[in-house]
Amino acid sequence: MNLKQLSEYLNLSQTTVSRALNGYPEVNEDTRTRVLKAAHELNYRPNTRAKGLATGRALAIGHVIPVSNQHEMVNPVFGDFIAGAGESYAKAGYDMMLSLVADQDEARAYQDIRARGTVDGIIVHGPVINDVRIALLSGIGLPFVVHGRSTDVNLAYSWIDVNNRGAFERGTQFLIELGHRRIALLNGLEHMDFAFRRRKGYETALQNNALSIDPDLMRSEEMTEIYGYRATKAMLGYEDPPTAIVCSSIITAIGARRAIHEAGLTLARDVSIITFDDALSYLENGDDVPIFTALRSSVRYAGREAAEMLLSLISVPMNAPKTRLLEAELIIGRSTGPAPT
Amino acid sequence: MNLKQLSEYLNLSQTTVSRALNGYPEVNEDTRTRVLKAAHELNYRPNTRAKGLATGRALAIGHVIPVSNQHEMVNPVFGDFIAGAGESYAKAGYDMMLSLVADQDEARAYQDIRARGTVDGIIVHGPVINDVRIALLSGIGLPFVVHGRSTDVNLAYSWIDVNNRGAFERGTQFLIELGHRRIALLNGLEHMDFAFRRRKGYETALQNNALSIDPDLMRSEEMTEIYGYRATKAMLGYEDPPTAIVCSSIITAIGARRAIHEAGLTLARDVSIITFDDALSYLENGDDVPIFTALRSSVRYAGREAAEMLLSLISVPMNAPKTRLLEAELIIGRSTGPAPT
DNA sequence: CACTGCATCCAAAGCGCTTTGGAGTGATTC
DNA sequence: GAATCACTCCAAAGCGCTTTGGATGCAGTG
Repeated sequence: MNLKQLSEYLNLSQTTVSRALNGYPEVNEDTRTRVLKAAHELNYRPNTRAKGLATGRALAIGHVIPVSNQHEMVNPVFGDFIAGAGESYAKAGYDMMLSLVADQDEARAYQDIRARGTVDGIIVHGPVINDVRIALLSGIGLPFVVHGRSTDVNLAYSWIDVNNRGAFERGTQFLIELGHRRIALLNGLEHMDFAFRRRKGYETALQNNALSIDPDLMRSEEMTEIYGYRATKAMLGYEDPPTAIVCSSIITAIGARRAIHEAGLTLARDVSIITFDDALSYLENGDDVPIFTALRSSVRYAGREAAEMLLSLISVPMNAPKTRLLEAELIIGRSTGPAPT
Repeated sequence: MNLKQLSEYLNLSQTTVSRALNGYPEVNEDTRTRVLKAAHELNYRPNTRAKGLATGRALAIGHVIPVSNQHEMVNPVFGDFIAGAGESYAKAGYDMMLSLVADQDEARAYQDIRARGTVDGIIVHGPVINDVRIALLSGIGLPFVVHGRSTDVNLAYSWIDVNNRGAFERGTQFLIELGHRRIALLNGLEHMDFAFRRRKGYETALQNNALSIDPDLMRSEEMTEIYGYRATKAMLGYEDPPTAIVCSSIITAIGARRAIHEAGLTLARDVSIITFDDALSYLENGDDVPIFTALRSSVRYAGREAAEMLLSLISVPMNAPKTRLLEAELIIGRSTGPAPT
């Protein structure tokens, strides 16, 4: 069932049927209802490709996920972010397109996306420090919103981010106020912008309290469980081990907890953990009393907002870049306690 | 840069340029190389929508993720599955399209997808017992591959699945051979086909060994960490608590482990855990020695295979349905030991 | 009554590509 | 020397939609 068939069935021109369906004024209300009724009954759906060709709009948003060769893993927060974004797209009638792009040929990939015209805009995932994609996309002229920011990029661009620096400063400060002096940081990969900012926040808190920054207490890796376990195990073996750990991911925190248990130590009493918590749906941080004291910010919410930001950017093309900084809340759970004496 | 401009630049017809680019024989090799060179230099990419309109193929695959209202969470294995599928698509030049579909209006959603013509085929996620989508899609005539199977559906359809029943029978048998008699099952939601099969496998092993099936030892919920924790905590409070637990997800197993620790018990010595392990990239089950004894099958691999299955189904339309049953391997880790006496 | 203006409708062009049905050329065959 | 053939190339139609630029009919106006 296509437009032509539908219009023949209705004894109307394609023009009129098209206008009736798309809500244009130059069509009699009676005919419009007649058209809508027939379209519904005959289960007519306009062909997306044809519509896109004619209008120049794709009614789709692209999500580009960089996949590096060394660590080709999909970030665990990705699923929740997508779920959030998907809600917004569904409401607006947009499709969601995923591309996994090897990070060595990103430039080509974005050119491709643009030239092939499959999407009206894209969400940029996993920005790194001084991310070249931002200049690239600005040049290409394809609307985009970055999930996160990119330090050292001086262009104006749209982004939605969590206040990573503020959150980690606050979390570290919280531990310091509990009397901790040896505080470790299990960070994500620090060429990633979010991780870089988190370290800055951590360092700021230490400096504000005249505590020294010890490179032996700082790790930076892909945020897996096993990483949390290994790093914690190693550090607990130090002569002067940390009494508290700041984690960049709840998964890493789980690994850290495992190492603490295995060492025969007790969480909160012997070693405290504070972690960033993306509020992943399948890794809920406890219920009434959180398992981990955490800096929480829902990545699903961020996805929803990012999508809406992009859609509004697309609908009003010459709009100035939009930005949005989300604050993470500090929630007290059962993984922190005063420093052991 | 479109075909017309490119052909004018080359002083050739669009026909010839198109043929040169698409590898048709009726074009001189010299002109072909000339065309390819120019296309490369001028960064020409055919417009996907136009190409799709002309060929009737979308060069895209749809992934439909059911989102129920009660538990609107994205399955954590989804990210890895997608990553695997994405690899196959990228190689074949296909795009990947995601749709989140509320499960009450699935029928419409699939009709929509078909009529709008945005994809050439779809991957069906999260099949339930007697899943109506299979009949629906067969009727619609859109190629599809199911990730999993659907018990009670008598149509022939393409699927890729893990031998869930066999895996859980084997895992349970393994525990029985270690001397365990009180074995709990922390399953996923049992209207989901995979969970239903897993329970069957678990029950079969018990029956084969003349052990009774105790409903108090069987739980069925969304496979979160907190679920594993709560269920385990509750069961450890029984007069006759389980000495071993079979988990449907490593995340749930982590929750179970937390409850075991909290009860002052030791994993493997006091309580054993065996879990299904989808080999998620960010939840690696240890390294040389796995944390959990597990039934392992890479969901990422499944994604890659599912995608290839679908692509071959599309390229040879009248192909008979393909099926593929993956076996999970039993890997021995540090979470199981002989039953305490 | 001729004219204007509004409300409805339509034919046809165009979006960027593929593909059908030739057309032109030179070489080969008898 | 005419006929045949393989090799290259092209013009134009068509995919299913939107949108421009009218055409038509009818009420209102002076």
